[in-house]
Amino acid sequence: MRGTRDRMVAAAAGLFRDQGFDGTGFRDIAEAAGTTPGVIYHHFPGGKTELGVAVTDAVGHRIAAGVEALCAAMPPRDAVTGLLDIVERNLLMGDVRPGCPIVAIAMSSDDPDGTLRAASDAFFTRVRNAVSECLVRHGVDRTDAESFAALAVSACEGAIILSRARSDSEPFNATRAALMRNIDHLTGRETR
Amino acid sequence: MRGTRDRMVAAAAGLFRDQGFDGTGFRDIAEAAGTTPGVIYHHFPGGKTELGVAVTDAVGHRIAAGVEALCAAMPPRDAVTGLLDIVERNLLMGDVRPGCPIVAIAMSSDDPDGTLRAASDAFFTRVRNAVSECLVRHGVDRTDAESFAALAVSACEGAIILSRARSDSEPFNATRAALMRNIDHLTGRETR
DNA sequence: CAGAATCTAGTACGATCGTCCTAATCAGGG
DNA sequence: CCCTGATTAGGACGATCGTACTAGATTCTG
Repeated sequence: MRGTRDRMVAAAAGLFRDQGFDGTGFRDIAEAAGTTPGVIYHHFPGGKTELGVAVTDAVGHRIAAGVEALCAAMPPRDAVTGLLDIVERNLLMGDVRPGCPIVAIAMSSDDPDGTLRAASDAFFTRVRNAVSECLVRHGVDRTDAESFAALAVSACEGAIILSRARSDSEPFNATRAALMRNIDHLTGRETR
Repeated sequence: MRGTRDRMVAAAAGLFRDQGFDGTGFRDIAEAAGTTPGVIYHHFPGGKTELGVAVTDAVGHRIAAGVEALCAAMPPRDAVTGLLDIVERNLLMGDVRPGCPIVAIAMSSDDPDGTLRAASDAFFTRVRNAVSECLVRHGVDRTDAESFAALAVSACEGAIILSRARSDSEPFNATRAALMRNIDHLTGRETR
C-alpha cells in the first residue's frame, strides 16, 4: 500500500503551505504523518527535494485538474470565478495561515539544479494554459487571453501573500474584484 | 557610524531575496556584510526578527518612496509603467534569482506574534494606497481604484514568483501586458 | 592625551537540521 | 511452517542553526 507515502505527502503539503519549504523539518513532517523521519527515505530516496517534487505533483495535479474541468465546461467569467473559489477554498480559508505549498517550494533556498522550480513552473503553466484556452474558445484574442491568464495566476499567488501578511482576506477579495472587472471587459460584458 | 549596520541590512535584503528568510543563516549574512555573526546582536538585540523588520522597513521605504513619487507626478498609465519598471529593476533583473525580500519575510515560519507579517503588510498597504490615490486623482471611481491597486501589487509579487519558477522573465512580461491593458480600460483609453 | 562609550572579533552553547543505517515488524507465496 | 522482500521504528552522524558572551579594538568627548 501507499498509505504511509500518501500521508507523508499530505502532511508535507500542509506544513509547506504554513511554514514554507525551508521552515519545515523532516521531524515535523514525520510526526504529522504519524511516522519517523528515517522512513521518508524509503519512499523518497532523493530526500527533501524528491518529497518537494512529489508534493508539487500531487497538489498541482489536484488543483490543476479542477481548474481544467472548470475551464472546459464554463464560459470565461464562470471559469475565473471558479478558479478564485478554488484558491480561496484551498489556500486562504480555514484555521491555518494563508499560503501556497507550490509557491513555498518555488522559494526553496536549496535547489541548485532547479528541480523544485521546474516542478512549480509546470503547475503554473498548466493553469495558465487552461485559462487561456477557455478565453480563446470564447472569442478572445490569443495574445490577450494568454496575458490575462498570466495575470490571473500571478494575482492569485500574490494575493495569497498579501492576505497572509495582513492576516485577513481583504487583499484577496480586492484582487478578486479587480480580476472580475478585467474579465468582464475582455469578454465584452458591460459592467456599469 | 552605522556603516556596519547598513551593510548588514543590505546583505540580509539580498540574501532574503535569493534564499528566503528561513533559508538564510546569520553566518551567511555576517559573511556577506564582512563581519561575524555575533555582531548582529549589537545592532539588532531582538535577533533575526528585528533584522527582518529592519530589512522590511529599509527596502520597503526605498521602493515605496519611489512608487509614491511616480504616483504623485504622473498620470496612472505612466505611474503603473514606472511601478512595473521598479519591480523589474529591483526584483527581477540581474544575475541573482528573482524574488522579493519582503515576500520572503512575510513567509517566515517563525513569526508567532505576527511582527514580520505586520511589517510586510505596511509596505504592501503603502504601495496600494499610492497607486489608488493616483487613479482617484485622475477620475477613477474609488472602489475601482482600490481594487485595481490591490491587483497591481498582487500581480507584481505573484509574477516574480512565476518568473523565479521558470527562471525566465516571460511570466512577468505577460502579467505586465495584461495589467497595462487593464489600466487603459480603467482610464478610458482606447486600446485597439 | 585620558576616559567613556560604542563597536567588533571570535567562539561556545544547546538545539535542530537533512541524511543515513541497523534492527524489528509485516505481508504473502512456497 | 519458513522464506523473502517491503515497510517501519528509532536513533546516530556531522553540519549548521539562532543565540549569547567575553575580550579587544575603535571612536568620540572633554
